[in-house]
Amino acid sequence: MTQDELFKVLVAHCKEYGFIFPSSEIYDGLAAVYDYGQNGVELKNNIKSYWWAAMTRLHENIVGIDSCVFMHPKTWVASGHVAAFNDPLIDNKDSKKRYRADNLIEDYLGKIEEKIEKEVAKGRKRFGDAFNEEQFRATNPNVLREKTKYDEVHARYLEAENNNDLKAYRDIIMDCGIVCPISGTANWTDVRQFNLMFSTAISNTGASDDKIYLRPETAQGIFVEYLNVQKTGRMKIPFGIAQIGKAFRNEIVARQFIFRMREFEQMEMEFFCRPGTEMEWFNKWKENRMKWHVSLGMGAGNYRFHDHEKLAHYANAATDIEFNFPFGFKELEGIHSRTDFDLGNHQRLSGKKIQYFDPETNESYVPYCVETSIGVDRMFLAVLSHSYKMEKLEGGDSRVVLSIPAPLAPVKVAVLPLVNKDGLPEKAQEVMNELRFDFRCQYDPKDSIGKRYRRQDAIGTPFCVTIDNDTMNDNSVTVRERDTMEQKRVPIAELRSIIDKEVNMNNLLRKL
RNA sequence: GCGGAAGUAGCUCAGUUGGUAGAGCAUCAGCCUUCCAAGCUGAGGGUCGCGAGUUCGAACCUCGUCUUCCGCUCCA
Repeated sequence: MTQDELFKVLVAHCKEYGFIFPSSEIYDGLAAVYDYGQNGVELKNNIKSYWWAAMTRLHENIVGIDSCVFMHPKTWVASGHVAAFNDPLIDNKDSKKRYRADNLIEDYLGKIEEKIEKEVAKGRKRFGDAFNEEQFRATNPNVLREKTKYDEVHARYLEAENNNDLKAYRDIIMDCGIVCPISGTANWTDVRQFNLMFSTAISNTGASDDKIYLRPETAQGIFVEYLNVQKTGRMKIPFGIAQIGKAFRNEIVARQFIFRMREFEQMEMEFFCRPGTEMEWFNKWKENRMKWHVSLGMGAGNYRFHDHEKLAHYANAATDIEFNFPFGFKELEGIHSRTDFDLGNHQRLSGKKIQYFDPETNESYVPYCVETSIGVDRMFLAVLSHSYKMEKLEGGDSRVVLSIPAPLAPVKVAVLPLVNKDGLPEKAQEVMNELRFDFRCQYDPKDSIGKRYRRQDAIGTPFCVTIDNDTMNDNSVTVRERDTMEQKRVPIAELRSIIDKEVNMNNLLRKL
């Protein structure tokens, strides 16, 4: 099976076994929006618990918050999202290629500059030592012609940019005869605005200044609450604030199942430190986060770092932890050194002093920040795609098994009466009633025992406990293990500790 | 958003030149009782993605539309 086919089969499996459904499917679905089903929500919650525990319980100096999706509009001015993510886009109808309208015009202006430089170079060659560049630029008719053209277009461009005038962008492109580099034609669509942020209005007056955005990242909630947490929690630098929550991005193209959704969930931690120490923390968190991933036992070789060469507007260092998804190594988590960009901008725009007095250095400063940011849904996909296996068994049989790391599995144990008589179902219920306080259990009396094992394999249940006639006499049961399919006879009294040893998340946490 | 392909039961699919919608698995009820899927009996479930058009008649032909997959484009 190719990776591509595997991915399709995985998507089908997710639906068939209640992990992930396309949103609003009875109405034909909603593009790039997915719902988590009865098993999916358990796995997702377990992923979140493991992260939350690793961050907040294992680090005395990291606390959590839960901030809102709605935030003051100025937040997104401070963060740079308003300026950076309002792209005017235009399509060429012949080549079907899409461009940023402002980039096309800038390229065009760049070419005029090149022409001017060529003229100047010519003059330099011609006049040699006697060449006076200033005078040449001021008097050469070719240079002047190009310069006039440049100034005219540049002025129009600046005006269009200032007014965010989409029609003006297009007029410039048409007037200047700017063509598509691929098709060579000027058969352009209108310029359209693509804002990565969703917006809504918070009051019912409909006035445009009531517009608020759905947060495109949870991080800003942390920055905006920085002062409150630092003061009320008596936090001393270095310290961190963690948050899990929904974020929304109006992706132009959202594809690849839950890898890129318009509504998604992030687990972010912002670690505040003294300026100058950020690279040290950046490296520590790189190491720490990789350890967290590898602790799940999905193979260290399936992860790699990908350092960013081109840095975002806020970062002075950035790396991705990439996972080997069915469609290749792709970003799973980002670790960024965000400097004092965010807190500094919030300080500036809010007029509130966001500074930390460091008793060790007797200095006040805006803390620097190292961020770890992982997508819950991507983590979910990583776990599921790695766990999905089609196995050939002896005798030509096959099975589909999800080898989900046991602490993350949606159901920990299935309790199965071998037959539906002789008091076995009642006994099974009794066992269930004991185990259910520690583990998520499932009771299944229907169909042959083999079929029931396969059903549990398909949702990744680590243990099946079978009640048979001997159980009625000696209180022992058969425990069948998911991955090895091995069975052993154990007393009911020992069940709890046997299962707990494998599924308890604390065992993973201890390794961190 | 553009181009290509696809959409029939929960899943995988069949459905002849246009003539009242099928199978296997799954589900449910009952019987059977057996430690690695497919024993027996019965039942439920689809206005064939949606909307128009052509036709006496459309799952099938035409157009539109929605969704999904692949490629392009974008991705703090």
